[in-house]
Amino acid sequence: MSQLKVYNSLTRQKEVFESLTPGHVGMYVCGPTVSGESHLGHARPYITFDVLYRYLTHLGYKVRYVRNITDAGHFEEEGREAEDKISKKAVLEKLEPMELVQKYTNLFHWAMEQFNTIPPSIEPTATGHIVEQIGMIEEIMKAGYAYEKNGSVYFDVKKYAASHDYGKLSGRVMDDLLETTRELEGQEEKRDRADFALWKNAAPEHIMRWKSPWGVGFPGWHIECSAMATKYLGAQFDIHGGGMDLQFPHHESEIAQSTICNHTAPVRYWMHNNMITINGKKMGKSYNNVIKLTELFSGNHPLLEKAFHPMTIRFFILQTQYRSTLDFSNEALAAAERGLKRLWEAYDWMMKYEVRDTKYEAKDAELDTKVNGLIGEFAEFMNDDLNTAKVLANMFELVPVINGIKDKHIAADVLSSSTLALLQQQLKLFVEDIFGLKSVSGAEDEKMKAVMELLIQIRKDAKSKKDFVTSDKIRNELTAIGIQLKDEKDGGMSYSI
RNA sequence: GGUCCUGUGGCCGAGUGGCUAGGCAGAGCUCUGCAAAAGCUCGUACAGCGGUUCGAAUCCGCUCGGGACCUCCA
Repeated sequence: MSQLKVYNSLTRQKEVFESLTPGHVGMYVCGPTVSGESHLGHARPYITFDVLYRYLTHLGYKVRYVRNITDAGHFEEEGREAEDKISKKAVLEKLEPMELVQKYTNLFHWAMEQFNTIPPSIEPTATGHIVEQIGMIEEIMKAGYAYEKNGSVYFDVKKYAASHDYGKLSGRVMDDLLETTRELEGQEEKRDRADFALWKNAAPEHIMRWKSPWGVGFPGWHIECSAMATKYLGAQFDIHGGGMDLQFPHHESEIAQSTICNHTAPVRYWMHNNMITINGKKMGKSYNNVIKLTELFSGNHPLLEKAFHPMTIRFFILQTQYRSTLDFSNEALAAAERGLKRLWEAYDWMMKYEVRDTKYEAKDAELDTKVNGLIGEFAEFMNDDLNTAKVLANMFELVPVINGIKDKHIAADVLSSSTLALLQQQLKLFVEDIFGLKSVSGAEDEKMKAVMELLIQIRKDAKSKKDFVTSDKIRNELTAIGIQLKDEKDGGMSYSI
């Protein structure tokens, strides 16, 4: 059995994963800013790290998974009037800031549930940890790496860089940073252009504001993650995840803050998922090309030809290794939808299949070996930096075998009883427990099932009497409703909704 | 401008220098009252040019194209 290897952004290579505390893993993932609705791009990290969370759990680790909710706004746009994102929108929508926060937090949780992601162990909010953030800033000031100016506090990047490698994570060179940082207004308070805010003085129009040793204000963008990660995972923890676009400056700054405050590098393995693109361009507010999750699920968006089920999205995301960009298109999603359907139907049938009690050997040793090999590679591929795409490819190679048994192209005993049992057990493990896939057709109730059975019975009767008018009518009408009826090889009928 | 990533068949996407990725779409066949589904078979793709090598999609160089970050951002 191979060991789990993950790509560490810090070292730019795959490394064997070893947890700091045997048997335990501390994992922090940057959560959503709840000043608006989540879009397709946001789905990727939460699904990616959900799979990692599930996989680590499967490997036997007790994982503490912390994912924050950013509910204290930051700057709408630096350079303009420093304005709190949430308070600005709140005025527009005539809502209390916390009402807005609650609304979008609820919506986020709903979407995550649709995706069948497991809720994190702790989901701390920024507003609930102002005290910790202020405490951390005080520590940094005490250490001499931050300075106060007009009620705001800035991190002294130049000083930090003199003894630490600022830019290590994002591959940036300090001199370049000093030269290439954009010329922005309202920066004159900073000693240096590369410095970033730990605490910002609040203008009178700010609704969200807290008292601090430096006056009334609000925390800087990067400090919340450092403070909350430290509180719940310790000065040093195993995994920090997030989108690639957060690498700089967010994560780089997190490292700097935490290192000064806690006297140790905070994170052992930095993991970054790549972007979802649309027509080759990153999906993002600034590009005006976002498809919100609610729009995706309802199909209500000019770019969408139809609605897509959350499981289709989940599957779509898993079909690509998380460090590659993933390009959105209707065609690609439709392909994912059909692929998932085929996989799921074979999977579903396999789960219901009853392996004979008596043990027997494989009639076709070659196929038996092949199947065992494909199953064995599930873990191999996952251990290779979560290559879910390759795991799925193997599953698809198993589909014809399963369907062959189902349709009796292949005799069931070509595979040994132990292989069949392993197939069931490992498919269950990877498809449901680790990949978190579930049935697309919602839970059908008993009454519906009974009605379908009745229709199937009537159709069978009609068919046996060669009354094809009736049998076709039943099938066609059901098709029109959206229920697909299929005649099986064994004379039975199945349906999918 | 700086730093970095990337370019695979109609579309999406794996690919550790030599062995069929896989999915979707398409074609043919089998099964079938018909249909759908399913099974079998098929396309021989790696931006271009040059180099290294017995051998390159995979390494190196150049050219062209796309993208990310440097500013809020998953």
